[in-house]
Amino acid sequence: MTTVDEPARSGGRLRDAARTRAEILDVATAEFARAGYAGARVDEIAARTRTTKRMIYYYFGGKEQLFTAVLERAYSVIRQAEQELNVEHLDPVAAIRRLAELTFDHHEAHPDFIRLVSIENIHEAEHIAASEELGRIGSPALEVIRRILESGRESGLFTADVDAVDLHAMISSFCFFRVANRHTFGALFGRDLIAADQREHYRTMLGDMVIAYLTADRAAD
Amino acid sequence: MTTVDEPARSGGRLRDAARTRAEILDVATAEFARAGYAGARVDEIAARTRTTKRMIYYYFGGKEQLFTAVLERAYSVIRQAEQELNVEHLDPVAAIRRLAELTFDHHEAHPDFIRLVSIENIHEAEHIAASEELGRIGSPALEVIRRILESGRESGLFTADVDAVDLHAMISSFCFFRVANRHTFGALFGRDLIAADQREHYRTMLGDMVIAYLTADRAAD
DNA sequence: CGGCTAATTAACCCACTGGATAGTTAGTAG
DNA sequence: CTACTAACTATCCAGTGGGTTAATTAGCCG
Repeated sequence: MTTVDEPARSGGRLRDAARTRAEILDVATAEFARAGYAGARVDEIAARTRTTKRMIYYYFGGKEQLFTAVLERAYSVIRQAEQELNVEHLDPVAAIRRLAELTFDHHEAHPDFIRLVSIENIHEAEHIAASEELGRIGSPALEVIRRILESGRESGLFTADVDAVDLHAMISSFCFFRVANRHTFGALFGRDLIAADQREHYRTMLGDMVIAYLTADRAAD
Repeated sequence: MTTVDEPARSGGRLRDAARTRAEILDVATAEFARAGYAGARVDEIAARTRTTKRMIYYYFGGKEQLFTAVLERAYSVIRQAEQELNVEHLDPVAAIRRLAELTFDHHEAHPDFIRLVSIENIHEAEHIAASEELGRIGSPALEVIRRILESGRESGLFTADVDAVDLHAMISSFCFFRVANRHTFGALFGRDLIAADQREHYRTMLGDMVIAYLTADRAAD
């Protein structure tokens, strides 16, 4: 994330387009994640920035495009993390576990991202659909999963012929739910899925689940 | 759901508090699910009703309380479905699968409910927290899961000592994600998780996953 | 059938909000 | 040093949206 954290206006240029843009994005990310698309206030975003509201329209055009830009940046972060994934040297079981844990960690570390995705789903992914950038990314993780599944199947470790996208969905569901629904789940079942002392428990549970699924012998499939 | 579907004003009373209330709730459910809390318009809800906006304030007090009422009713529906669950006669493996499928079916059949839960999580479950009704419900499914796990463990079918709430979270994640994130997932990975011809595939996948997890032999746990 | 109240309607209010207009200045190219 | 443009500020505005005030009527009870 190109988070802006320089001491305000000391040293750098006073008029720095890139920094102003980045600062708006930072604040907008937080504001949209906090209140949803309609609930977010452009005035509020401007107020929390060193700039004025006019600059938001100057750089992004409007609220809608600003949200799209926020989404684009948020997705680029996870793409980056996935690209740094290196599991080629591991055996398939360990590799899948590693990949699942990366997703687990990233989701936990970026609750704002999760909220943005939830919000975007409420709006039926219309901003993603409108963004060319987001349209053609896919996920680097998918290729990795595909390769691991391949080698796992060849070596006979993985019994089932599982699709990479499906497995990605399975892993994501667990990680996403834990972060996205922690509030209602906590309120209804009295359990904090994000509690620090439960972290390892759920991280292990995810890996166990995925590995069990991949290595189980299913009668008919 | 106490959905109002009588032909408008023919036959019944003109002034029917219960029906007016129910009608407002029906429309409000759709409107909140469509646009999120902040995005939903009280005027719009009123317009789609046979009543006026004033009635919403008359019966519910305000937008916030209306949303809470919508949530309360939505949750009561799933509670009901869970209560009708009868798996006592099945063996643990079949029973768990049955329960998972019930969750799967219910989530798929009630996308508006899923959206409301997503929305409520954006708002950190503040409405659930404020509602006494929702505070003390829990989930009938939990007791069922607890019993199945117990008997599965006793009979030696289930290897691991799995917690009921955790298992509920696992099942819910998959079902919830599939419905809630179908738009972003579809836009990014080009796969419609809700496509009718994939339904059985994912329903089976869920059961396989849960059973595999419960019956896998894990080295250390 | 008279009267009382719950249910309902119509019209209004004003703070807020996304967006626009117009004018100002820092930085830089020549 | 000048002039030009990108970056920026100050202020306003029209429509919206949650909420309200006040007047009206259906339906029931005695």
